[in-house]
Amino acid sequence: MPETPTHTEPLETPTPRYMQLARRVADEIKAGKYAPGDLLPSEAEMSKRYGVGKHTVRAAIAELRGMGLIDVRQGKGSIVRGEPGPAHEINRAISRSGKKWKLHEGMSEAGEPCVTRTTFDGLPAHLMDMQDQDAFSVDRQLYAPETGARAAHRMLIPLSTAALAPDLGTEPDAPVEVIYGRLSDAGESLSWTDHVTARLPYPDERAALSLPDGSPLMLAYRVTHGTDERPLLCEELRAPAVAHRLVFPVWPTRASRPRQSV
Amino acid sequence: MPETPTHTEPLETPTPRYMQLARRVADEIKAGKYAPGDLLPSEAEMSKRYGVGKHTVRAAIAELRGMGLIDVRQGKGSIVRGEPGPAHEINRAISRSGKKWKLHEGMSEAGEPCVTRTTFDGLPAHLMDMQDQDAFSVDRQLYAPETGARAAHRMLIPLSTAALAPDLGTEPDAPVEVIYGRLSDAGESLSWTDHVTARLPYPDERAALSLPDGSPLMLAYRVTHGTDERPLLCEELRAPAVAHRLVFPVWPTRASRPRQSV
DNA sequence: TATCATTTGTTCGTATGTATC
DNA sequence: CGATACATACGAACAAATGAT
Repeated sequence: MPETPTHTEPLETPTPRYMQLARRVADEIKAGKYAPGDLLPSEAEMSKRYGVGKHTVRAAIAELRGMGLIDVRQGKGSIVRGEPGPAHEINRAISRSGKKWKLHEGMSEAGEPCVTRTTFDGLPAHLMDMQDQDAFSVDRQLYAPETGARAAHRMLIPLSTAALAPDLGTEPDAPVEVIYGRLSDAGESLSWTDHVTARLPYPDERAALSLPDGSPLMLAYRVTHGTDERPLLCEELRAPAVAHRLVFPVWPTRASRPRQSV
Repeated sequence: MPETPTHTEPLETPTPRYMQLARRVADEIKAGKYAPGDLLPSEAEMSKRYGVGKHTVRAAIAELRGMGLIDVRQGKGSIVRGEPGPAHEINRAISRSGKKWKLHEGMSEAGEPCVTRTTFDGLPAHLMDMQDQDAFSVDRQLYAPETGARAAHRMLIPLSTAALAPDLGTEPDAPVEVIYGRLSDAGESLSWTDHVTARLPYPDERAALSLPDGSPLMLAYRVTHGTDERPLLCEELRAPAVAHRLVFPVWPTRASRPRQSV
């Protein structure tokens, strides 16, 4: 960048103070100055100690919270998180024994599945190339008993897929493994593709999944393909990102088989 | 704007105004009130229109940015994002043809790999059970030509693995496919497991990957297993979450084979 | 090239509400 | 109940980026 200014040194826009403070405290946490479970100094204390305003301290704290380094609770303080190790795993593997499919998510259902009718929209519509087509939507609330974490699962069954097996339309809220089984019984040779992204939650998602604010949400879209790679189903999993990991076994494909970009 | 009633609101803390505003604008965007590429009303305009302070408007805008609905640029305004469809795909598949391995990331290397010596730490150490063991670290900068997005790739080669094949230690910065090839040539039967999580970036990551702030970062840790499921390598991929997706082909395993929880 | 209005980014101050202990 | 700490909200000022004049 051949900028040649007069006499000052504007090469770098100065790092904001809240960012400097966030980096400093982040380094201290990673260096072990605070043990997991410890409380950081209060906002007022930091404001006084570093000579910055309360607002600046809050901006820095918000950064640390998003990085997953601390967990902030009103009336108590900022609690330093433990190692990223013991986090909860959400296993995305699929296995079959004989004619039965099996999942390994490691989460339980909370309450009854809720079946509604919708039309394809957004990313699922794009992945399946089914814009505005009709579908059953089966919504489930999941939770992890060990951590108390919640997640949301939605299965979208296009009406064209429901027509492949009589039970699909009459019992769309059957367990996911059963849905897979009915499709393979109908002669479909199944394969799957997962698409993973992340974003901050919408307000209703934050409430439904009781997410601490500032923490991202992981979204996994699983497309079930049948014979000829025809898309049959789309599942959507929304899970908290902080202290959680999605786990995928990756098997090499024999032939060079570039999954086409949509 | 439906003002929250004050006479009776039992057991519920009232929704903050910035949240109400964020939800409202988010609904308007999703309902199509603003076309992709349009600018939202300015902060001052919103502040006047909805009768809230500028700070409240900014908090709402920050929410929308994290949701991936808008892209905010200083001096210009808040630009409504397009559909989540044409986002960039990062394909995590591995394929083999004969004795050669192949990846499908769809990103190019920017500059030379940087080789350093480190010790295992954090999540990689936990996944491989190699706390404090020595390793080569090979760092690469990746970029996607179409979108200009950047990502970071790091391969950790434990010294114990480097000892398995003479070339590994002398040429740790060989392409990833070549590393795989040398391990399988050494008699290892390879398999992989990916662990995906997300968080907000650290300040240095934000600078290195030129991330718009408030947008999360996806982290994918790929562990290469050899014969007897012994961990051999750990790769770490850091990629922006907004407008990007990690894509995994999921193949059913024949035997019920629950990847053990660590 | 330089200036200017607009718009967002950062930082301060102050006040009040609410959760925790 | 009170003290402490975080959450929300208002106002004000200046800095920095953008786009047009």
